[in-house]
Amino acid sequence: MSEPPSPVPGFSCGLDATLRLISGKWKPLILYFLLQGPNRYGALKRAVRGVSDKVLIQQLKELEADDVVKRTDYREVPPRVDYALTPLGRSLAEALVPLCTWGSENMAEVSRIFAERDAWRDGTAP
Amino acid sequence: MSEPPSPVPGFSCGLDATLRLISGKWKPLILYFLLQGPNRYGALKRAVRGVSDKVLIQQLKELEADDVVKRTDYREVPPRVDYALTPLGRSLAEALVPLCTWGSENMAEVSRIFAERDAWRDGTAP
DNA sequence: ACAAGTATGCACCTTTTGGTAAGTACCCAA
DNA sequence: TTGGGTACTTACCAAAAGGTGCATACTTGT
Repeated sequence: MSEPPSPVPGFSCGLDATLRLISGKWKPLILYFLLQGPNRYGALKRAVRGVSDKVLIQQLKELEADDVVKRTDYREVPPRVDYALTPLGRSLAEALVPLCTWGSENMAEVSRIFAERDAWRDGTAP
Repeated sequence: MSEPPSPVPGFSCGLDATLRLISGKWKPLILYFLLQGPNRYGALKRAVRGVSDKVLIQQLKELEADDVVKRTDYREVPPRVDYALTPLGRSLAEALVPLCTWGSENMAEVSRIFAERDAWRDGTAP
């Protein structure tokens, strides 16, 4: 017996539950961006620098399936679609704000950390 | 010209910076757990259910290299080591609290979402 | 006529990530 | 002596995640 790995196939804690919803390289960024308003596909793509179409669409679909974002297709002739947060999504995105704030406040420190990481990689790397 | 993909090779925003530090399947959980105190390796391993030794150690090393956690090796005869948050780590972990709270508050909703996901997979899956 | 922009789909491939299983060095208890 | 606990390490592998490039269908600008 000892320790049943997970008695209920649920979450080990609230954080665990949240993480499963936002796991995906760009999801937190997408949510955070949607919080400030604009929402057309093209706008998102330009905002979240570095995503490929495939992945952006894919993550949007997952967020939509998870009831976090709402997709609206205006069925117009040059395609027009927009994405907005659902109420659930909005509250989730709001919970993300402190992380963003933290990042901004500690940007210098974090930059330093990454600079060291990279310096180390350039020197010791295979 | 048009759009320089990233003028400075830094972060697109605070959130972006934060995410790079906590990306890793178990890192947020580790930080959150360390916030409540105890910290021996074995304790961490038991707290973060499901991690393998390899990955736990690996993520702890990264967190240590990133100046987020502090490792203390007591150099005793049955090995004794513990992990604690640095001041930077503590502030980061605190920024994680709202996510945990959100998860707890919306646990029911999130469970439902995952139940649907799984139901769909069982029906439509390959 | 042709390029570009709109929002996606799809096939294919590489990278990243994480997991498993085994081993190390040492001690204590049965 | 065998077994268990401590804190790791290493080699090998499978799966997931993400990226690239091409295609669609229609319009507007040059």
